[in-house]
Amino acid sequence: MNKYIQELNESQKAAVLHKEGPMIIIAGAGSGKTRVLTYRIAHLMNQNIDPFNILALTFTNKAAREMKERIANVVGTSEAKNLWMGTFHSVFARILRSEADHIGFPQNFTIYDTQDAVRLITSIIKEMELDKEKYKPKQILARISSFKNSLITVRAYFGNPDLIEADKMAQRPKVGEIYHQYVERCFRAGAMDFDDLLLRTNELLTRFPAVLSKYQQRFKYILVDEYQDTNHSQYLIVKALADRFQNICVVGDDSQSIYAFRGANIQNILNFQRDYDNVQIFKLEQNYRSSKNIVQAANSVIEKNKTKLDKEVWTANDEGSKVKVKQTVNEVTEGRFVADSIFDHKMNDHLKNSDFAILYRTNAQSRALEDALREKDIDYVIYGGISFYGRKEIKDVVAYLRILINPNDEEALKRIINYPARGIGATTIDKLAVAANHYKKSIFEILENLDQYDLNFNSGTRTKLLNFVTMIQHFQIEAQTKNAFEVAEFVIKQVRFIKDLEQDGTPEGVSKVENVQEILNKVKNFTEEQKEKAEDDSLAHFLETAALETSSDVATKDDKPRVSLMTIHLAKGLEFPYVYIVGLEENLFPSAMSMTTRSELEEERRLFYVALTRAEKQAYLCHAQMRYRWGKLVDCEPSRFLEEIDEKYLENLTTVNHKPVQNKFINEDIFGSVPQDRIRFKKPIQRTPVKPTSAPKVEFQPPKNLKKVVKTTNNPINLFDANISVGAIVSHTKFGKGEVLSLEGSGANQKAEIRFASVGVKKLLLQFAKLTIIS
DNA sequence: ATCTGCCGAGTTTTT
DNA sequence: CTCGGCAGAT
Repeated sequence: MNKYIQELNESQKAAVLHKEGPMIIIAGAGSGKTRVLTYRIAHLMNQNIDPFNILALTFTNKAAREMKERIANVVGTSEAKNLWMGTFHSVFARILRSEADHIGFPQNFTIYDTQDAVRLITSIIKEMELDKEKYKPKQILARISSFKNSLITVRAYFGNPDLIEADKMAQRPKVGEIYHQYVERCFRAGAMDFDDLLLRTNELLTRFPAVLSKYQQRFKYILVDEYQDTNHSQYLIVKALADRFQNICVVGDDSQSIYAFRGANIQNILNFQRDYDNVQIFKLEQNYRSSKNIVQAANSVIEKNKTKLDKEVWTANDEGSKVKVKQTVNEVTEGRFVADSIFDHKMNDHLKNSDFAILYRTNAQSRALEDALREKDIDYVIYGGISFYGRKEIKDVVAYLRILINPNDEEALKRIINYPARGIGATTIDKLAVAANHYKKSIFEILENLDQYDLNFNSGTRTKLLNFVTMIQHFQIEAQTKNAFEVAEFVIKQVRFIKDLEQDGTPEGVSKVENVQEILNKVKNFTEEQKEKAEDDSLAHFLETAALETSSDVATKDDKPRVSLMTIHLAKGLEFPYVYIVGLEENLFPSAMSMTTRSELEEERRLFYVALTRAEKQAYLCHAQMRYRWGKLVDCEPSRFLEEIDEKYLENLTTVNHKPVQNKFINEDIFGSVPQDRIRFKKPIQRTPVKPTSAPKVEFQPPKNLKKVVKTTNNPINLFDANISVGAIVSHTKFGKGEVLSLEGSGANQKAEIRFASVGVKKLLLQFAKLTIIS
């Protein structure tokens, strides 16, 4: 028996050793799923199965890389090299490249990111002269995306009266037409969006039996990680490929399905046993990651979900300390609490920054945390958020590179045809776009043969356009002899990107220059690494990698240990000794957008479960009494998830009864001094009481009189919850002076009836009204 | 054609 | 608060 097998428990071992046929591994959080997957692959290879015949689909590129490394440790680097491992999107993008001609795409097709897709939809809506209030590009794209993920093609859409009817009812009868246009335009541009990578793969495998057969033959063993987060399109691809040999191994945890919003179908994992014959089921239920308190606290929450598979996660680990709950006044104090707590743990327990993670529901929450960490000089790294490739200056550089590879790429062309400014304005571009549509060509094709079309350009415009084309063609010729890095460098120099940015001299300009230099570095590193590995180092491949880079893939420049900040979605699959989950408030987590249906709420609950189970030793759950959202101060109620945790696993750090704050993290830092700004909390400013209404019954009820202590800003005055009383004279930014006639409601719902001299009596929600008190 | 500045709108999560 | 869109001036 091989050595690595001995490291496994009985159920893990069974899952690793099982050889042929369909199998599902239900892997509870922290149950050694990755270990099983890597050892299973290594074991297959030790059984003389050619790595060339193994396909492993992971959720992130990072997961793929790490797993590959671990496998290489067992079987050797050269052996592991032939394994095909990656995300659905990157694996099938590569397959599509080599098979592109079957479905009429150029080999160097572009991958449109979400921004490109939205822009394209926007122009289509404009061209069709539709009301963009009714047809919101983002929503339309979301709808198209859901069609694609369910394999509803344009033709299928028009053959389905229910869908057409639904869009009519939603006052959007033209959705089908937009969809049609969108697909057309992508096709003409030689571009695929993220969903196309899966949809077109399905097309390829369905329409071309020989191709299907080729890949079935090749991928004799297929493994799919995070199966609970696959969508219908992915499901069908897997099913098609596995059909021949039925050696399909899926791994997942229904309790951690958190991507329904992008089409993930939890039914895929729930129904796996029905989809394949003679399915072997393996359950990994022992958690090796977390303390008893954490595991049981998490279990007590997830129990509230109705839709789930039968499994019982347990651990033999120590009891550990209880999950700590902390209430703070606002997001600033929340950040400070976290930073102070991390600081203390580091000092007392000799820990590194990398032992800590801060998890939140939305990216926007990171700012307050960053500020607090910086104040304490704690190094951190943010995952996700606005990605490097999402920045304007980077998109501009990349657009030039994209055009070289695929000149039909319309979105890239539109970005750069007049950047830097070369006198080609909106009217000119519109004319070109209209002509392109009319002749069913790409804009670049029109430009290349400008003389053949009668477009009424004056000679100045014509010259500018011809110069542009010549420039691009010149770049293309250079690209034939230069490697990716040299091309990028050449283009940036020619276009005088950096000079342009340097001229503006602002700090933003400086950072943009740095970013442009950074993209050059990236191309350089890519070229060198690929060359080392004797793999594809073309510019086209670089662009593909860039387009499919996941937000969790970002690497930091140095190897300083850093506190990790990320959304919970990105934290899936990761683990940290100390985890802070912040913003546990109603309408934030669970999100206000996901509280209408039971299934949405269950997904939020799974998300919370994921968050909690990231922690090994200690979890902190933080919530604030109020925070700025949309630039406005709003009252926050503690999240229902806090109440759902069985109390016996919790310790409340929040001081009640108005006693001075006792928690050591709050009250004293290690130097024994109490920062000034925190002393203020002990002397809350009294405010005239608003007419009490029945407060909702909540555990962790905040001590109300702490409110309104911290003024984070003094510009827009929101009177909500402030000193307003009947009879007061106020001034409104729009309506002018008025008198308060009556008040009703409280908190976020407090309304005032005000008589204005200009417009008469109005009822205003104080939360939003821009009022100042005059007397 | 381009630049500036204002207004208004919208912010969940991501390949 | 932060983008994006648009109107108006140059």
